[in-house]
Amino acid sequence: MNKASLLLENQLCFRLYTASRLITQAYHPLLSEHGLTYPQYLVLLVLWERDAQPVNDIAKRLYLETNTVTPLLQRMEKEGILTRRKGKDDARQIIVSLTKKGKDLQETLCDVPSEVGGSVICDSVNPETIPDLFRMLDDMIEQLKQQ
Amino acid sequence: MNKASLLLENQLCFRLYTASRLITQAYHPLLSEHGLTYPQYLVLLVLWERDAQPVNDIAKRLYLETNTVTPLLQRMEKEGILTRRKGKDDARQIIVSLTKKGKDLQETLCDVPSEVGGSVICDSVNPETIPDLFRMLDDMIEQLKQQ
DNA sequence: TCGTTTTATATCGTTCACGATGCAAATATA
DNA sequence: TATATTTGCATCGTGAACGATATAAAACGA
Repeated sequence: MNKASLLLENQLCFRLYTASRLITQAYHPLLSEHGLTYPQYLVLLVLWERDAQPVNDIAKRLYLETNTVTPLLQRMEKEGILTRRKGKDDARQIIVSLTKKGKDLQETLCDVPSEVGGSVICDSVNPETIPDLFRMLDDMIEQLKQQ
Repeated sequence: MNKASLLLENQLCFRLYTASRLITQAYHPLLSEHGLTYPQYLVLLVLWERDAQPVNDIAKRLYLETNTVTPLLQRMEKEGILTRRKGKDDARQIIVSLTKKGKDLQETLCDVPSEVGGSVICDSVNPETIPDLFRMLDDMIEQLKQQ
């Protein structure tokens, strides 16, 4: 039996899982101040780039299922950040649009990425190496998506 | 306002979050076959390395809080994978130990890492570059842990 | 056109994550 | 030694994730 492969130290997935959770925690104080969670912030990023999208487009963009996104959007609607209304051409779709409050949050949160970004800069992760890190993560995501 | 920083494409955290979820999904069929979830598998990795640890040591090793780990361990106890008994020298501690079933799972699951590992190998992520990726993630985790 | 299949979204149940809080045992301090 | 503080674990509430399933609208095929 190959026990070395079963060491926590040798697990890529555990590193990604931990890094993801710890960065999300770094976002937490900056977002909760405005009543937002990290996945809700991701939805805002998507809608700031293009407003009025069907649920499915948002879900695909975030690599999530609609059964994750739907309740998330329902909570955001209750907070008055966005609206959900039936599509005109396709009555199955729900078109998600930002309210004024949702649009205004872009201005409010525009410094969040740089604030959090600064906290991950270290010896091996810096402006010079981040493109490599991005490429590796993008390639992995692309690879895993196709399975 | 710096809108570029608010593009999904520029977010390191989103990449980590997505990569983490997609790899975890790659583990899913291999683990659920044996009634395990990914976090439960992580607990097993920790206990296979050293059996009979207090809840706190397991939590620290996984960078999780005890309020996440406790229910997880309770579920695993109900499945007969481990036992939880009070510590002798310190009655506050709960010592977690593997049952035979828990120990036997090591043999059963020893090929899981290589099976999943193969599915992330791609152009930019390969045996040559993985040490760099590990170093970057480890540095980030170390950095974020201290905040 | 009518029945079948596909698509878009929602609902439900289970398992994390995690902040907040509670409680008992151990430790520190007066 | 009596009291205060810290430590280790548990409970509770909320919000994701996600598999399984449901439902209605659209598209397709006979």
